[in-house]
Amino acid sequence: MPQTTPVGDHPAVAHTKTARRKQARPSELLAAALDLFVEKGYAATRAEEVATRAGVSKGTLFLYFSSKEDLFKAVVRENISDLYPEWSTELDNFSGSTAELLHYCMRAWWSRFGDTKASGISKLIMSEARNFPELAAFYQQEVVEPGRELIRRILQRGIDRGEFRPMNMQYGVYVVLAPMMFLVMWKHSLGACMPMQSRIVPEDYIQAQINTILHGLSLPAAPAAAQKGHP
Amino acid sequence: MPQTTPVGDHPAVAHTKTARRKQARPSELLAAALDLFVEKGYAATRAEEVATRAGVSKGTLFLYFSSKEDLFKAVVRENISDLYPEWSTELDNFSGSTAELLHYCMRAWWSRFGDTKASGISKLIMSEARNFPELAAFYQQEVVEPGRELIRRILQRGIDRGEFRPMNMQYGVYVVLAPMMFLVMWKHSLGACMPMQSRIVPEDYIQAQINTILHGLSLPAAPAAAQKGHP
Amino acid sequence: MPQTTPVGDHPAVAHTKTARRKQARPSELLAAALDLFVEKGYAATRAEEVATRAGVSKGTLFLYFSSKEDLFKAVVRENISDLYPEWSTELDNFSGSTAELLHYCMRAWWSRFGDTKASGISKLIMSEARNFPELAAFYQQEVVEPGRELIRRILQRGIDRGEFRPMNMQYGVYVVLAPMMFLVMWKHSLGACMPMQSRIVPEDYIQAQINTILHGLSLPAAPAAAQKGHP
Amino acid sequence: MPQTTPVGDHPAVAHTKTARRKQARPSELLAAALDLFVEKGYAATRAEEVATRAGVSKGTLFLYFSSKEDLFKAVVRENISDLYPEWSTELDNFSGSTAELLHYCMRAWWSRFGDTKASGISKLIMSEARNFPELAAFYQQEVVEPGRELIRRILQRGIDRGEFRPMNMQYGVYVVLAPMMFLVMWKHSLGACMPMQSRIVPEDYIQAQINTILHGLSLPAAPAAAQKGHP
DNA sequence: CATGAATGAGCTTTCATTCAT
DNA sequence: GATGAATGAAAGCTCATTCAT
Repeated sequence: MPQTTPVGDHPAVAHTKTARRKQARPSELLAAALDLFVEKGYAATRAEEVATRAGVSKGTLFLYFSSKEDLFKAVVRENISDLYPEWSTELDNFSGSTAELLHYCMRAWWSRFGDTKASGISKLIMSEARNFPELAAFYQQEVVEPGRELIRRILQRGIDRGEFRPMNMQYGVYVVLAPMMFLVMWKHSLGACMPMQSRIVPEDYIQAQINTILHGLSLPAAPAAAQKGHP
Repeated sequence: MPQTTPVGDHPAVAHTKTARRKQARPSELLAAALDLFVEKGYAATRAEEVATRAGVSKGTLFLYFSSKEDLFKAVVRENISDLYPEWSTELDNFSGSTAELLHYCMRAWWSRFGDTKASGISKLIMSEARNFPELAAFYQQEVVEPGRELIRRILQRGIDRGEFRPMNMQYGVYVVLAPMMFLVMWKHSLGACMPMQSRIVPEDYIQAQINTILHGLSLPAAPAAAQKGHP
Repeated sequence: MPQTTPVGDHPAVAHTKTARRKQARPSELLAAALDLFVEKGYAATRAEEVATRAGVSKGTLFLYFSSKEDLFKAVVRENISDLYPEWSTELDNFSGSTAELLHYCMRAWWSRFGDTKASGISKLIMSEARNFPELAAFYQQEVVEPGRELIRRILQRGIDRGEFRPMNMQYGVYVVLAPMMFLVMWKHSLGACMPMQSRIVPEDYIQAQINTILHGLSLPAAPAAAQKGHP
Repeated sequence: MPQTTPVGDHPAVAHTKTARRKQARPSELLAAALDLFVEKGYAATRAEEVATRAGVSKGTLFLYFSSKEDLFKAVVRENISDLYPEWSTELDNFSGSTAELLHYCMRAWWSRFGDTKASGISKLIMSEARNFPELAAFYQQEVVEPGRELIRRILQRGIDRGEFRPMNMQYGVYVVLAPMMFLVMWKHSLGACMPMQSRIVPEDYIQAQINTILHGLSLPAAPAAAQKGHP
């Protein structure tokens, strides 16, 4: 391959104005849709408003997404599902203790997802799952199951390495999942209504949760004295 | 205990059947609305269905509540019952270990609240907080804050009695609160859409959470091994 | 029953203005719908226009008919299906020859149906059956089958009384049906485009058809001479 | 027979492939449009589907036809082929009885026209006549009138040869025309929606019609019995 | 007070048509 | 010429809200 072809940041770089616009459309629409879905919920978001915010007409939206549901699914894939491969790789490559891994993951999860508009989608699903069972099923399959699988792998790693006690995985997963999901729900609902001074600082919240998840709240029982005697 | 109760706990007692019905109307409407809002959410609940379920006509609903929004607010306000005095007394009188107290409270909370229509209100508020910030603030003040105070008392009891390690109370509270709220949210959203066999069994979920909250997931560190008779 | 109750032309005469309107609505809507369906076809008739022509708003139409399809079915029932019981009775009570009966029926069919706006519905169905299979099935069941049954009864009467030759009923029915349906189709399509002098005069058309149906176009063959030698 | 044909039967012959394609475009479009209009009717045919089936883009369609209506008219005009000269010759050369001629013509008409895509055009025109009166008039003049003339000639032949009884020609023609047109309409509408077992078998249908057209449904009157050897 | 008939703005989706490239 | 991205007017249907009775 002589004369190195210039590196296009997209396959087949768009040369004309319309072509460039055409390439940009889907992500412009997805961005607008994410904003509005998070802001107003699924049912209350009007297709036309998404289009308008993306700077196109109502009809154009349906040129790229065959229905509102399809648009929503694309938003989920773009903003959530796509994060999983990276997580999976990191899990495989992590070399520290599982306690460290868990800590790392929870903080990374917050910065890459929870602290992001994307987390509004999770809140949306929890809010509207009942009314849109198809969306719920899709989310369950596309997001929840893979997410639980990742957590399961972390816990299994801990058990396999003799770091964690054996446990019922089904519920062990929720020990990690529940506090994280609560944080997201809280942020997108009541969290916004709390007086400033009592707001949750996510990093501190996560720290507290992980401490507990690892060691519990209890003080070591009687034999703890033995520990104190060690160097 | 006859006669002791004052003739009417409401001003203007209802003497005739029709008069009593008139008085009952709003609460019949509120009851129907509660059911439907919890079942379908705010947007998906139709005014006419509320009226029908309450046994009145659509027009009558708007005689008592000026709008759907007004009805919703009334439902929420009406149903944020004050369970706290009872909890508070029980806390004071409990004589077992704090671990036992915590366990007891979490299971009681589930049976008295989580497993009840009332938990639907919490889900509703989390879902609609963005659209009804005053309601969220109201709920925050009337329910969340007192609830956090109760948990704080439990934790403090544990610390004071040397059962729990010292901790930052602000976040310690969420260690207990988050898993419980997650359970409620899950039950009213994705949980309702999952295949039966993968559903959460609340009792098992709570058991797993409390185990972790008390002891963490980690195995006792190296010296602990010594306790078990190792060299 | 003393004091004869005045004979209301509707059950439960409407006393108030709104009640009277409410009673009239369905038939006003059906009349408007019949007009428009016949004039423009099924697909091209807009629900709102039906409502407007009936003097109500779009929403009101859907108060009485749950969908456009439902409206159409009601139009069919009101204008076509409802005619069958009368036909059936007349068939049973007719006392003349079957040739006379057939003649009578064809002319009556024209005056009661073919010459009426209702016949436009038959044309509509033939035009749009392909695109609305549900409507086609409904019409087939509600109109075509009962209609074929009536014709079958006439022909069977003729055979049973020794007036008609035995025949394959399945196709015998079309001998009567086809010319009548053609007349209706023609009237609602090309018939309107013919120069005046060559327009079909339905009565003459029917006369010619019935002559043929009864006796054919052929002159009696050779033995006809025998006939000529009678009286 | 090389060279004999003039170099091009169209002005401006297409010499290159692209030029030839350009010339072919309109007819490719017309062919695709014919298929779709026949299959789905005017309203239900989408411009884009026509273009796609013709292998061009939506925009190109509108380059050749200024509107869907324009396209429709072109399709109809293009496909009203003139089969009459052939029929006319056959009529002149037929040597059998007129009953045989009629039978032959009806069956030939079915195989050459009714059973062909061309009959879809007739159905289309009957269906859309109201919306396109000029087309209807055009069809009336180009197809219907000549067709009626042919039938008239057959009937007249029968009368002239003493085979058919004298009749009013104007309506006699419809005796032949109506059943055939009905068959075509039926095939393209309700016939397509019926369960297989109750479908019309065209050959049987035609047989039954011709029997009736020639001899009627009635049994020969009383004297006819004498012929059969009865007392 | 209570009713329920009536309204009409609003929603998602379709598709003939235009026009910059 | 040819393309296909973009448009926007409809269409069927819903439902909170009004108001004459």
